[in-house]
This record gives sequence, structure tokens and C-alpha cells, in this order.
Amino acid sequence: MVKILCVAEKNSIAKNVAQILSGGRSSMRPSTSPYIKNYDFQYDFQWLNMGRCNVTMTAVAGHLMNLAFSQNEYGWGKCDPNLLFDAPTIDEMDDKIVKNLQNEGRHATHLMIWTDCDREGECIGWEIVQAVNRSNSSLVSSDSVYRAVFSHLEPSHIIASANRPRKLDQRQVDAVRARQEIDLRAGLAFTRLLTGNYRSVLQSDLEYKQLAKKDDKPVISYGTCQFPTLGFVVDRYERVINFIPEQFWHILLSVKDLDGSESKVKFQWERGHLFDRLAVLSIYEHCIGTCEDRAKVIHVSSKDTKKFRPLPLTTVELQKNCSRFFKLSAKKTLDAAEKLYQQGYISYPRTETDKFPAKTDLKSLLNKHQGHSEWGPYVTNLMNENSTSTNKYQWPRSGNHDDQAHPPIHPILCVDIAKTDNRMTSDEKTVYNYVVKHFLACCSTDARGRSTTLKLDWGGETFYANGIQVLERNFLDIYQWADWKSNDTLPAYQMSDDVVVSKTEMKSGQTSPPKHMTESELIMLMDANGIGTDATIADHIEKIKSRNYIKVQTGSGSGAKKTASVFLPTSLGRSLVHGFEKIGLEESFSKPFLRRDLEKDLQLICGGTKDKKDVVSLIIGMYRNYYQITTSQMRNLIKVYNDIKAESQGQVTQRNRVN
DNA sequence: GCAAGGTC
Repeated sequence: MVKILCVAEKNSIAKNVAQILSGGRSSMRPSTSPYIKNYDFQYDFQWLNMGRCNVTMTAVAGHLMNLAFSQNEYGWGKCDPNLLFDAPTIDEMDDKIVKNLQNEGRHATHLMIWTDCDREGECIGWEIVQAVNRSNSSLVSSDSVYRAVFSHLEPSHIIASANRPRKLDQRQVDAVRARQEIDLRAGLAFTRLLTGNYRSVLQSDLEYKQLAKKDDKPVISYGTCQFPTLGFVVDRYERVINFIPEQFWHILLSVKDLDGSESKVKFQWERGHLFDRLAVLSIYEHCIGTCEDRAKVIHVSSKDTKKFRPLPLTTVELQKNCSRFFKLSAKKTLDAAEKLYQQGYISYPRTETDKFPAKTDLKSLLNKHQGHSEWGPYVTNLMNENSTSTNKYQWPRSGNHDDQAHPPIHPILCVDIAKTDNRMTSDEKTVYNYVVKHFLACCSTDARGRSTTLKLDWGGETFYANGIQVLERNFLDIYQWADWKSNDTLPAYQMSDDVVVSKTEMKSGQTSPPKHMTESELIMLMDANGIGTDATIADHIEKIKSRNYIKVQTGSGSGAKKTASVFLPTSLGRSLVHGFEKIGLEESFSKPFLRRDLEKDLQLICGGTKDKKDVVSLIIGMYRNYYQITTSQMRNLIKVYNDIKAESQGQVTQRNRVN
């Protein structure tokens, strides 16, 4: 009897795929794990050519295995951390889920992997094979393991995937196993080394004690993602603190309109500003001397312009925007999105994809919202092809990212918070409303406007002014966070007209320092530098907060005018970055380069031009070297900490003295 | 008490 066991990365995918392949006629059984169900049905896999077969579709919950060291031999305090670069690793398995796979796989003739089609998913597929192999070794030996290739849950796509499987890609598995091994060895070795050496000096650190939870033993952790993240915050902080303002000068013109009235528009100097006061003064005096109160129009242009609707929503964009618009932390945002997903309100919240698969039925997703008390009228108007409004339904713009596993985040159900009695928390409501409005904006028409530029010649110098007239707001009517306003109308002069200059000013100003790091900027930097993934970026930020490497300075003001909260490094955070800088390891520890190089090597493993063994031994070799340097320079590392501590306390006492 | 990556 032929029996096919299908295994997905998470229960929600197993449920959906079973629903599609069975045509809604699958039966559900519980499993040995509370998060996972087994779905039985029959299906005719064309590649198998065996007619209708019995199928069980089940799932895991992410990785089944955790790479680790034996606690007995290599636990904390039981060995020199240096040994962790060579110590044997073990694979810890999730017992409950493995048990279910063993039960369900015991009598299977074929195993079909339905994990997400990304690198981690390929590795999870390999882990599933190891688990099933425990109860049914003939599956592997008879080469009966297949892997479905799918990128979303559109039924015809899933059916096509069921019929065109490939084999597992061992190279991708190797790449993930390499990353795991490097992160584990380097992370644990350096965490133990740093904790052992910083603990005693931290006992007299008042800032640390204030931030730390009572009874918490300090842990000074190192991680390949934690340190570059900290590096971004410290780097910004230093640039703000060390900023030296420079004075500059520029010239502004005010003019009279055609009818002789005073125009509100000020004309800017095309040279921008100069840092040399005398130079600006002599140009200014020359202009006054030559032309006094007359200028000539030397350029008039006017062109249509657009403000683009947002791209389909990715996890990183959701987190950035909820942080900017609602002051909701990345962690809280992702937690709320996860809950909304589990309740079936929104699609899977961890995705890098910013284009919708061509066959997605967006119109029916939109139509569900027609009766919504807040945005129902907007949707009704959008979907009405006969309306006179310029805002018509449009297929969303497409970005360049595709994780090959999940579509952009979008609403699945319409939840009317004003009408229904539901148990959404306030964070969930905020995130749900944002996801819906973002989706509506994606499917709307770009805003249209007209941009006008006028340039004047005054005494041989050029001055310009720009004007924007917003003609059609379109998506802006629902996406209130991207406002676009018309500014003052430019005077309606024509080319070569003479213009009366009503006022000339030579002004001075100062360059201003950069702002401290906001969470949304940090997310953007991490994303751009490949530090963490959509699912882990928020965790890394929380981690360096909980380690007291950075602290949050909450914004001031209230409501819409409230300024963003910013991240500041603690003395400890700054000492770690500057300590490694001092001993010559800056590039490797507090900059994103090492992690980026690792990512490149992983890609090469996937492409078959590098070997897992070579990559691991090369990078572990580098870390072993860094470890030697760090141990031999530990005094210097601690000295940097003490210097920074003394310096910050010095600042405090100085300030006290002034007061 | 330690990493980063999946997922609940």
C-alpha cells in the first residue's frame, strides 16, 4: 500500500495545503504536539503515477533541531571557552514533534517535504528527514524523499507544486549548518569570556545597576548579530556627540507678484549656502550694486508629478512604520501581527516579499471591507468602476524582493472593531488597522500633482522656487501617514518677465548634528546590512536592550507631535565597541562586514563553489585568532571600559559643579 | 546564565 507523508514547516501551511489538495475533504487527527495536527486525505500525485494514494499531511514548528554542546563536558564553567572552537556539537531534537513524525512516517512509502522555500526551510526539510529516518530508514535508502517547490498558497500553484517536486538541496542545508556552527561556537566562547572578565568591574557600575533587573547576574553576551547592531547605535551616538556645528551664509529673495502684491514664496539661492561669510557678503553687495530691486525670469517649467502609493507590505516595513507612526516597538508589532495571523485576520506576518503573486484575488479580499464602518465607503468608491472619482482600483506596484515563500502581508478577514465584540488588544487593533489601510493604499491610485519651478536672475546670481499643487489625493485619503500638501502658489510670471524684488536678505545659519538613532532607522540599517532576518531583527534589538548595551530615551511631547524615542548606548555598550576597536578588532566585531562576508560565503556554498567544511574552518580559524587577541589584550579592553566610565562620571560631576 | 534561526 502506497502512503505519502507530507510535512510542512508550520501547521498553518499543512492545513492550507491539505485543504487544497483534498478539495476540502481531509480529516484531522491530533498529534503528539499541541501545535500540530495531522490531516488525512487521498490524492493522485502525477509524478508517482500510482493513482489515488493515502496521504497524511503534517507539520513541524520551525527547526526540529538545535545545534548545541554537551552540557556535561562543555557546559558553562566546565571547560575553557577556547575549547568551544573545536568541541564536538550535538543536535538536540524536539521530542514531541519528532515522535509524531516517527509515528506518521513509520509506514510511509514516500516522504514529501513542504517546508518554506528558503535556505532555513531546506535545512528544516533535512531535519525532518533525519527524524523520519529513525522509524523508517528505508525511505532514505530507497531515495523516496521529495521536496515540493511553492511560493504561495494559491490553489492552482499548490497543485502544480504537488506534481512537480524536486530533491532536497544539500548545499542549502550545508549553508545553514555552517551558519549555525559558526554562531554557536563564536557566540558561546566570547559570551563566556566577556562575562567572566567584565562581571567584577560591573559591580560598581551605577548605570548598569539601575538598568539591570534585581538578582540578575550580569551576562555580557557576544553574538554575530548583537554586536553589529550595537555598533550602529554607538556609531550614531558618537557622531551626534562629536558633531561640531559650522556657520554658513546664504541669500534669500522676496518678490512682488504680477499684481504688485507681496508673494509669500521666498526664492532660494542656487548656490545653496557657503561657509565663507566674506565671499557671500561680496556677492550680495555686488548683486545689490548691479540690480538693486530688479530680477529677470530665466526659467519657467511645470510638469506633472506623482506621489507613489506604498509597495506591498513586508515585515521590515511593517515594523519600521509601526515604530514611526504609532511608537510601537518592533517586538510588540511582530507579537501583535503574530496574534492577528493566528486568529486568521491577516496573512503570514514574516515575509520579505513586496510583490503580489499574479493570480492573487485581490478584488475579493478588498470587497470584504465594503461594509466596514471606517474604511467601507473608501473601498466601495475604489471598487466602483462607474464612480467619477479619480481613485480607481489598481493592481499594486511590485518591488524587487521575493522570499519565494510568503506573499506580502495583507488582511484576510474584515474585522470591524466598532461593530463586533472582539478581544483584540490595543496593539493588535493598531497593527490590524495599519495592515488594512496599507493594503487599501497599495490597491489604490497614485496621488497626482503639478510641480512648478521658477528661476530668477538677480545681479548674475540664480534664485529658484518650487511649487507643488496636489491635484488628486487618491490613495492619500486612506494612507494618512504620507501626507502631501500643496505649498504656496508661485507668482504666475512668464519667461523673461521683469520682477520687482521687494526684499533681499543675507542670512546665516548653522549646520545641525544628526539625530540619535530611532528604532525605525536601526531596523532599516540592519535590514540593509543583512544583520538578522525579518523574524529576528526585533529580537536582536530587544537582546541588546536587555543586556544593557543600549537604553531607550523616550520621546517628548504628546500626540502626533511627540518626538520619536531614540536609542542611546550605555557606557558598557560604548566600551565594548571601543574596546574591540582599541585592540584592533573593530572591523570584525562592531561593524557589519564580518556577518556580510559570512553571508557571501553561505551563498557560495549554495552555489556549489565553496565547501561547508572550508568555510567553517576558515571563519572559526579567524575567531580563534580573535579570541587569542582578546584574551591577551583583556587588560586593555577593561581599561577602555574604566576610561569611558571615568569620563562619563567626570561629565556628571562637572555638570553638578555648574549647578 | 551563553548564539541565531525557525516557530506557538
